[in-house]
Amino acid sequence: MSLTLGNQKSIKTLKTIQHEVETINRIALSVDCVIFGFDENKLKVLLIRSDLKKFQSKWSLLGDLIHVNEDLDAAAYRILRQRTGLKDVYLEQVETFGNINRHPAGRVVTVAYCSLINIQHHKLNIFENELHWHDINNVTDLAFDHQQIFDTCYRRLQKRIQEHPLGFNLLPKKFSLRELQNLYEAILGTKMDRRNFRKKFFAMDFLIDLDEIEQDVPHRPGKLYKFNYDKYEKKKKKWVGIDF
Amino acid sequence: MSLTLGNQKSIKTLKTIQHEVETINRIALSVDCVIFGFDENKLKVLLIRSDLKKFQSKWSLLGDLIHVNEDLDAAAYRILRQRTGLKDVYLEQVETFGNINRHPAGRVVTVAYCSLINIQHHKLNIFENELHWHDINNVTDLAFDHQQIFDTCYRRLQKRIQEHPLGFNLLPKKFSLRELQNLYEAILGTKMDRRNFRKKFFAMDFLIDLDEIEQDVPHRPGKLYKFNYDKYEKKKKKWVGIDF
DNA sequence: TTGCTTTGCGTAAAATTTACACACTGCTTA
DNA sequence: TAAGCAGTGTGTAAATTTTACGCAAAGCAA
Repeated sequence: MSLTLGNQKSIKTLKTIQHEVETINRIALSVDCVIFGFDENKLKVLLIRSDLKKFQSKWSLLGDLIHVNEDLDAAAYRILRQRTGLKDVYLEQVETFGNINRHPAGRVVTVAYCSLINIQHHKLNIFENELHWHDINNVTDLAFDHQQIFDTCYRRLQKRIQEHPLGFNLLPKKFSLRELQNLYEAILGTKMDRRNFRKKFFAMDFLIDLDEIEQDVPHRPGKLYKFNYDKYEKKKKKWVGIDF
Repeated sequence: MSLTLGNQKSIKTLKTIQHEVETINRIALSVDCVIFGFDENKLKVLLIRSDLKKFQSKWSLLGDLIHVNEDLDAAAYRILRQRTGLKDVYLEQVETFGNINRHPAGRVVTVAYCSLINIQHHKLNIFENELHWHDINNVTDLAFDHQQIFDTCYRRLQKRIQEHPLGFNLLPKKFSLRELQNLYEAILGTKMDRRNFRKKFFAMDFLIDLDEIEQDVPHRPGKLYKFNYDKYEKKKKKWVGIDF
């Protein structure tokens, strides 16, 4: 097998590339945010009613075009800020979707970002903006290819939350172990043994006992904890172990 | 905290979007491939001498601009084919890099893809194309932001190979357990116990004993195996387990 | 034939995960 | 005010998985 095929011609001068970059090969680029929240023991995702006639009755992710002179991550933060007013939140790039006909307005390649926010921190005027927190188990038939994007981000979240302390971004700063377990059960769609869950987290030793207890619960209140990010950063395990 | 900020104005009509897509917000998009190979018990990456004066003495990843009417994945396969002549190889999108000044020719956002190929399958005329297989531990100071892209892809490979049977793409179809272990040790940069490694893989039960033995080795030859992809697809585990 | 290297197959101890029990606290209400 | 209820807090024993090694046998080289 030979490598020469097509190789020489694919080496270009700076001038050629500049020409291509400036004229013929330009594509619109967007960011779409999958914004997860947690409320009433349910994992939610923030959707907006599509403003395009073609998808009139459908919900879609929050997105916008990237500006030409804007860093990719900066665009994601801008869009999240514009849509929710939030800064300083967890935001992570997930995947880029670039099928030719994915957008009715023409060729638009979109970079999906995933965000986890504490739903208590923004009781926002949802309805007048046609925004809605959807139960994760009830998200179907989104506009564009947003269903595929959402599914990808949700699977990624399920995976990442088991290996990294992302979940705490969805909880209040002070939380009970029960709330933490409800969060994991909601995201992973499973039930776990309460005693083993507790044992697991205590063994990791990243929870700080605040010596406070829950208020206004109709039963024995549980202790409140916060996550020790500093300790986590120092001690986090290096992943070694073959398993599939 | 309010959501109204900037929200209304960010809702656009199809016409507005079409205008933006067609004119003002267009950006050049490229694909860069991090092509891994395995040879002489070393993990290698395929690099090309940069053709741009600015990076004259530096090595860079293999990449090219995406065409306007070309699916993203299709572009990645095209570029891989143009550079190596290979089709039907493992290819996976890793991450998109979009800092404003990452490319000297102007604004170019690049989507990084990772490829694993069997280095035996293409003894290609490397030198005349200024291509070179670099030892993974000797990759520094690449052109553009390619060092960052490479590092990201390498870390991703290290993670993925532990959870999915990707490694077999780097080996011959028939391989010995020793070769398999050498591969894992090279990628993960660790030493493993030979007996436990063997036990681990036999327990997974995805290896097919070919009843053949190695040839031309200067010691007792080992048995040869191939990977049972069908069985893997049926039995692969669903990942549940909190650990960080 | 001997020595060398590497394969192939064990087993015992250590660590982790799983399954499950029971007392206690605080609220509710009869 | 006492009994019932719901959920918290703490174990412990069994099962499973991981780790750390030992040793015989195969094939090559001298």
